Amino acid sequence: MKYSNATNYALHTMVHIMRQSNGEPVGVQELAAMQKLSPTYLSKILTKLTKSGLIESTPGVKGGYKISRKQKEISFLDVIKSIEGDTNLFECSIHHEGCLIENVMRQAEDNMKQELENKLLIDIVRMAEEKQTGIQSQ
Amino acid sequence: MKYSNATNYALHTMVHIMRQSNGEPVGVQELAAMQKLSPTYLSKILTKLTKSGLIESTPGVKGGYKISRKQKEISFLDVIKSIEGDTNLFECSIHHEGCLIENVMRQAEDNMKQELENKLLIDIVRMAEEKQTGIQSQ
DNA sequence: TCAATTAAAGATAAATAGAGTCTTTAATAT
DNA sequence: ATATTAAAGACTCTATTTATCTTTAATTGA
Ligand code: SF4
Ligand code: SF4
Repeated sequence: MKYSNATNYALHTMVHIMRQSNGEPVGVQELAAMQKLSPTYLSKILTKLTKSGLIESTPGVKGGYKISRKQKEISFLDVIKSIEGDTNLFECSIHHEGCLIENVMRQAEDNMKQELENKLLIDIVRMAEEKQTGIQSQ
Repeated sequence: MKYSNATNYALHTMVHIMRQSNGEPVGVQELAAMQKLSPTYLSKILTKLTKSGLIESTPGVKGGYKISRKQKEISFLDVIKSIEGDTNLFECSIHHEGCLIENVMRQAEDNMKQELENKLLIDIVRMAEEKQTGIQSQ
């Protein structure tokens, strides 16, 4: 059981788009080159992010992707759900009345998800920028 | 990303062995029949649990599996690690200095694992037995 | 209008992991 | 010795993940 690579790519892509803070959209070529991925593959990931409303795409010349308006609220969980889907890690097909095992597994998973929901992309973008500024100012 | 079915089987198997509280070992046939699995398949799961020290096996006539001596300390996490392995859900091959993304993912995962470590199998076995007693006493 | 650019969608293929079976080997009790 | 039981290995089947290639649709700007 692992997060897919796509989730990793999606998180890095989101951060990169957010740091590209001049309103210009970023093209898939640039985003793919940065992560050494094929543009067509990353394109599928970007399409998922677009459908989830986390980024907005414009086709055509000067088109590309930019972060959605709700930029300041996007959490890690939002990105993960967009790529991995919104299902539970532990699913039992039976669902007995008052099941104790599933309860425990769900509670634990919720703890992880809550942390992922509380962590916003914008926070780590800011931290990364501060760090960079710190280095530059020396 | 999902827990494997094997993890579900392992949890149920552990609970069943623990409830079989007369010191007799339980055979794989019984455990497999209960969950409608093939004995050879469940056998692989049981071997993993044995290698992790959660249960003890004895071959031969009247052999089978019984819970390990540290019965009262076995957590959900112990069982899950035995089946899924002890790796992280999110792994980045690069490991940049002061990586922010991996930090967040790890912290969230640790929250899940902590909950799974705090929940002991013996607790839910007791709860299940209390519930059954309640029903029988009516 | 037309050509260049860019995202979206679909078909397909390769690689990996998960689920499961079958057969052989080793250990144990009677 | 023989029956019984776990362990191990080879193997198959299926689903998912990763990835590529091709076609279609939308947009800009000359
Ligand atoms: S007890 Fe819970 S997890 Fe187990 S089979 Fe019933 S519903 Fe599923
Ligand atoms: S920033 Fe962290 S997660 Fe991203 S590539 Fe570097 S080490 Fe990996």
